[in-house]
Amino acid sequence: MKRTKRERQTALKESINENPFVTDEELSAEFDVSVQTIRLDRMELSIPELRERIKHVAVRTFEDEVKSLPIDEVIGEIIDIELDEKAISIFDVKPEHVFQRNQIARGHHLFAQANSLAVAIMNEDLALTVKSELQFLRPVKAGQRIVAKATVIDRQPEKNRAFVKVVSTVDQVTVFIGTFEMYRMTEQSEGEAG
Amino acid sequence: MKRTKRERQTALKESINENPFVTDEELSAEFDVSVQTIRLDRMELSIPELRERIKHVAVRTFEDEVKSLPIDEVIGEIIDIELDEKAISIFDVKPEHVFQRNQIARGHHLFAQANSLAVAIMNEDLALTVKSELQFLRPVKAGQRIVAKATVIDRQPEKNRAFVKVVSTVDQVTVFIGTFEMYRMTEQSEGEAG
DNA sequence: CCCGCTATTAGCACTTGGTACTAATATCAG
DNA sequence: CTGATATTAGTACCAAGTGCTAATAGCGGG
Repeated sequence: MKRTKRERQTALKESINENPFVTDEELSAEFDVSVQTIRLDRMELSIPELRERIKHVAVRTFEDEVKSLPIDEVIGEIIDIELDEKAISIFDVKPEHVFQRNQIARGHHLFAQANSLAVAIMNEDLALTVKSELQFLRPVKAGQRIVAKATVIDRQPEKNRAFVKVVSTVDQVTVFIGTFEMYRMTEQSEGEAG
Repeated sequence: MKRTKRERQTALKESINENPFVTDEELSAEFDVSVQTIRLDRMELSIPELRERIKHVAVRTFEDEVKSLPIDEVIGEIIDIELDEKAISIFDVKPEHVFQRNQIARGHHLFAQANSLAVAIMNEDLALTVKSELQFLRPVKAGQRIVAKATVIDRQPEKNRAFVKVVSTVDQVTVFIGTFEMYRMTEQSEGEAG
């Protein structure tokens, strides 16, 4: 026997959250109350009906699928670029980018933003990373916005190489520094993997 | 006027595939036939009804989400691990991991595999990357399997530091080498971001 | 021109998982 | 005991179907 209405509604919310595919009837059995009570509860909590819940999940997926491909091409959003000179991108850290335990952004996302900016700054169709040195200076948490600034610091055209330095900040505080040795592909595919 | 039944059914299949959220009524308008005809078509093509279609999309997401969290937690699949000593993971490069133009894997995926392996090898709940040096030696293409081997090469317990070297190979050929300076978090959250 | 065949359309009963609403009953507090 | 709140019951109705039967349309052959 569940006690109060409040308790039941809290549990109900959780239960539906955990499994949006549950019907009112199943819930009524779970909480040992009538279907009508479940419905009243859902109304008070403004939880939509089963089919609407499923639809929302489905729509979300569907949109995610459509969106995720282009987003993957450049990690973060480039807001300014001067080819072969400098470039800036921003990246908003969301819950899916952090470790569950401590909410700290996983390193590869910082790297990904910096590396794709380094690729983008190269005034060439195909640029690959050859070497890289990274410093993770401060943890970044979900909700923060990372601003990455890339600068070409050296050019070696005869060797098809360029050196790019990327400094990432959150609220003007430097959180990451990376240097990238980039290779300009001409017609071959030798050199590296990134 | 659409011509044959065959043509209509082909178009129908495509239309539903593109937008699973369409009702029979909307389809009947689109193809200028009766709702019943649409239903007969769906039966012949064994296309389930709207609500079932939506459910499938939703279930897929849901399962993906449940799966993707652990998957995201470690990039690649760990196949062997001796904490504080060495670890091995594999990562299958899929089309979504490569540049469209040249099919070469983007650097941050190689980094992500190596970095998460370095995090995993640390015999501690919370480990963060402080510094890193990377060499991308050869391009990796879609369809290839990257085997990453991580080894702890130095320990500095007094400074909460450990140094991990990761060598990634494809068919026994080294494609990537990375060294990671790792920080063991005790109770603070200072140090870095990955 | 009618026969046979497929394709299409129509109509009805029924299903799920609800909403919206009304009304009765239970429970508990003052 | 009275009132307020909570719960249950019951009805009509809806969307988007399934399942089934039956009527009709169109066309090709003989």
